[in-house]
Amino acid sequence: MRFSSSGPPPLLNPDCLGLGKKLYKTRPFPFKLGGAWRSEEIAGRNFAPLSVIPCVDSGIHKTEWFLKTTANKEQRTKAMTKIITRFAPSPTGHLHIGGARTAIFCWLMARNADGKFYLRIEDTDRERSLQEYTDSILASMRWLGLDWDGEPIYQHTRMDLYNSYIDRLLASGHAYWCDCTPEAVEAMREDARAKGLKPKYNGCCRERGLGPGPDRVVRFKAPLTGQTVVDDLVKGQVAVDNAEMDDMVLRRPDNTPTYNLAVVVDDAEMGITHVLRGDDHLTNTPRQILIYQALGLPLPKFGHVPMILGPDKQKLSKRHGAKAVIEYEKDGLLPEALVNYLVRLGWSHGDDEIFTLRELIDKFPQGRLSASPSAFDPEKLAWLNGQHLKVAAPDRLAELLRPFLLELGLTPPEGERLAGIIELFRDRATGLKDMAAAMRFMLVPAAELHYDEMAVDKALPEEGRVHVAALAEAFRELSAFTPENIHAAMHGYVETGGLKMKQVGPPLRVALVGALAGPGLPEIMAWLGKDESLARLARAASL
RNA sequence: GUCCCCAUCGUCUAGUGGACCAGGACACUGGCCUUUCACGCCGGCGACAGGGGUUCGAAUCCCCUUGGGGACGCCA
Repeated sequence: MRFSSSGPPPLLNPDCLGLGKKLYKTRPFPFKLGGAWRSEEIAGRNFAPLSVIPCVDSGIHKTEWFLKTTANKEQRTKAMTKIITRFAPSPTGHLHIGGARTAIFCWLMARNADGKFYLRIEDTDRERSLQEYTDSILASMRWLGLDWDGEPIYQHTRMDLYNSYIDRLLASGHAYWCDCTPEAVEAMREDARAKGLKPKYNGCCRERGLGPGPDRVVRFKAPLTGQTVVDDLVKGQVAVDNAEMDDMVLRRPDNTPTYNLAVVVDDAEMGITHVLRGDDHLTNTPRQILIYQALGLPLPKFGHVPMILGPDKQKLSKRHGAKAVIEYEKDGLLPEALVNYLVRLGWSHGDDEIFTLRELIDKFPQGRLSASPSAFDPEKLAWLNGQHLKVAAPDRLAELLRPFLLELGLTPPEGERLAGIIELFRDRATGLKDMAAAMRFMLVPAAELHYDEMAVDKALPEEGRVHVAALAEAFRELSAFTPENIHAAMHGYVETGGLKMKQVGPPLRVALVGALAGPGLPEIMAWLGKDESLARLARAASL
């Protein structure tokens, strides 16, 4: 690098360089010259300071993953430590889309790196944990295609493990017994709140040297001074004063551990390398780090992804059209569409919108995770589902559609017939449920076809009936009832009669469909077959 | 109240100090295609929250303000 001949360039103010956020890279400057500066001087001003600034990076996609995408396969495998992630739901409800998204992120991360993805059921609260919810969550995971390694781990089976760690903390002086009643602690919080301070336990039992006893809890002896820093993969460095944290309860009087303790023990025992979770856990993380340190355990990497908000930017709830995963399944969404949508909420790969599962696995590390919360948009989800519907394998689509037809009391056609009707409807549907509903008129016999009154009034006047009757004769003559022949017959009728298709099409459509919308007429008729088509035309004539 | 996080079209986002009077997608909207509804294609509308600073140059780096979200449990 060359510097200005009139002296060293003025250094940029390091405060302006934002070390926590961006990876600076030096590159040739396509600069424009202004004033008296020459290119070298300008380049010098920019290159020199930047090149001595350490490249600090917060992005999940930039540090080790950057290495991964640039190194060749062999280097990659060597350079990479095995990635082990987990999803740890609490079985107090069905799997919702927020949880599903963090699960997907964890899964993608592990599958991309050929690592492990574990499932842990956080059911230390036996009162609120229900087996049916565990079953439901696992079912939703399977439906989404998120396979996990090994058997799910249930926290309620590991009480002895947690207690052994708590005993270690007690023995090393990092924890102590406390006999304050919940009411007394609540009073302390009220007191602090009244003084404008952070509500917390006041630590009155810290130095009392109490031993075990009924109704006593074990508390963590948190440092009173200093800071704890979370080096977050998504948020960058987040520092919290230790004075902000209070002496959390680790063990309840009934000998069960609390959340923060159990999480640390399990993540350490399971060898988790990357903890990705919702950013509502961000303030829990410094507490957990303190426990890791007290226990002398190595820290995993943390990444806190922003929560999903409703379209009004308020907390997501049912009223926003956000439902449990299981409900989307019932609505006829394709799992790959839900996954695609959820991943794109907070993650991007350039301008790409549509991804297969395979593409997501391959591209996930090359994309970017957003640090800001995003709003849930049911309309875009519907669009995306339509896109995936267009490219889904026909056999699979047939399998998926069948139950939706049965639910509507319709008899699903078999084999080629089913494949044929799906071809007619897949491009115009946004979901399996509405696709099945749209097919109804195709699947009922002429006698049971429902004619929409408004459509009949509008498109089947006397003149229209004449056309329908004439066309019926023309169709009867056809030997091969193919879309091409039917199409030709229609056009032949229009041309010889000196008519417009607008005069003929709508009456014919109402006669065949009972309504004014739907797939192409020749295709509908060919699928229906000559007999059924003519039966419908005959019935329409008698309306 | 205290602490933490976040901030580009209505929404999801691209954007790594010069290629940006800001690109793509959903939605909305005009047109084409078509018997119809969709699909598809072509076009339009539409944003860097505000104010300071750093810099020759800021959507981008720093600070403040404002706004939004989260956490503060013997829930997870």
